[in-house]
Amino acid sequence: MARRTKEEAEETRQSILDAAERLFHDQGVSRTSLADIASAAGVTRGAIYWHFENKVDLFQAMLERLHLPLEELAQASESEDEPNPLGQTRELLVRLLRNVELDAQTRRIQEILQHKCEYTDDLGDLRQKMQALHLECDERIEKSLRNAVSKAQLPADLDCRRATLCLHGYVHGLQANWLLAPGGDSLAEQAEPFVDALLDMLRCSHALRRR
Amino acid sequence: MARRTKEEAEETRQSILDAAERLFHDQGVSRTSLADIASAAGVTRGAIYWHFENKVDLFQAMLERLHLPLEELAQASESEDEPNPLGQTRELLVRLLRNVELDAQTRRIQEILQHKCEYTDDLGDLRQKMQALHLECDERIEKSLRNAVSKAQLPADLDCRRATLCLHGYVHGLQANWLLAPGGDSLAEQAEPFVDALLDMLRCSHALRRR
DNA sequence: ATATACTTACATACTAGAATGTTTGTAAAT
DNA sequence: ATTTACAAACATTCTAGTATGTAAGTATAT
Repeated sequence: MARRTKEEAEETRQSILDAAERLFHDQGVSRTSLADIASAAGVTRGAIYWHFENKVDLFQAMLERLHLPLEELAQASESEDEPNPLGQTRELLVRLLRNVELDAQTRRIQEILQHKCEYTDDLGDLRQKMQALHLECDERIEKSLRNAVSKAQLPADLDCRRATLCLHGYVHGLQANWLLAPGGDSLAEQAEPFVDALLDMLRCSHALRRR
Repeated sequence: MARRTKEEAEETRQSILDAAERLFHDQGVSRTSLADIASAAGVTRGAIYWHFENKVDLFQAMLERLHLPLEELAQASESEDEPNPLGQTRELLVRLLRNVELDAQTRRIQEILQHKCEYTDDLGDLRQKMQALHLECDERIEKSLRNAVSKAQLPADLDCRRATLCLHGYVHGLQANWLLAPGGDSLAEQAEPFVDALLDMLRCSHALRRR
């Protein structure tokens, strides 16, 4: 085939990533061959090997398209200058819950990460990356909570570490459970009460206080 | 090789399942071949094909070895004759959290289910089974909560459906997060305060009340 | 402006390995 | 004698990776 312009090449690359995302979602990563992806993207495997080193590289490139537009909110809740950190946290969590259901790409990629791939060495350092992301997430939550405590929005004797694990587990679990059965109760519609219930827990439960 | 007695054959079957469980855990399901399993079990593929139809059948048989010894507790919390259903629920949840960390087989199989297999058609009806289990779990939780409400252990105007989703998500999320990074904070040690915080939420949060 | 040289963006063809499923063989238990 | 519980050998299908081909884009010199 004839050579394409740079823009056309970028379109090809994106269509490969689109096809990979769809097929990984539908068939699972390990069962999807590069030939499948090429075929679905309307190219040959040659095109894939031009744009990507191999399947792992393609997989990682696909994941990197998942941008986190919620970074501002997260930063706000951690910032000491923010007068209402807990409010920012609340807003962030609500959007996180809604996003999984409402944003198609977030939904597809989360579905792939949770049910359509294996966290083994043959997917590169995926496991380590996910763990690192998880730990980083923990740290940011804890920082936000400490910030809220210092602003007297949460009890002074809150066990922030324990509360962090609760919050993280709660949100992740709600997302994961919804992803397993997306046809069930809407997560997006109840996002606010779900988050408010959690914040009530942080404010009220003595099981999350020190001593 | 010579024919074995029935007991020896059963031992062979179990050693195949043991090897499968270990290899699935270590390498992931799709990357583990029947030859790998046979080799690790000290037999040939012939033995596997004698005891199991194929890889899917073997996988399902492996899963079925995960017995739930917590059934009594679950039933107690649902029983109208039980004077303290919420206490039973509390005990059940605490043990569920502890089990993931402390029971080696539970841990291995949960790890396989969460990070080492793909929920696609090539693993049979795994996805449907997991969904069915999930829905059944929801129903039992809701039944237990309604039971606790009727015994005045929880507020009369608790939105039991919403509370069910919270409880289920919370527990699942704590398990899932710990499984992703088993080296982190112990789940078993904090199981009680984790559960107590949840129950406080059910008792106190107005975001879980109707209207 | 155009000819030339080089690079890009793929397609095609080939190779080798791995995994599955099946068939056949076999020695001992029943 | 027959069935059982495997082992061993075979056939087939996928799949990744690589090597090579090629037409068109692009830069450069003239």
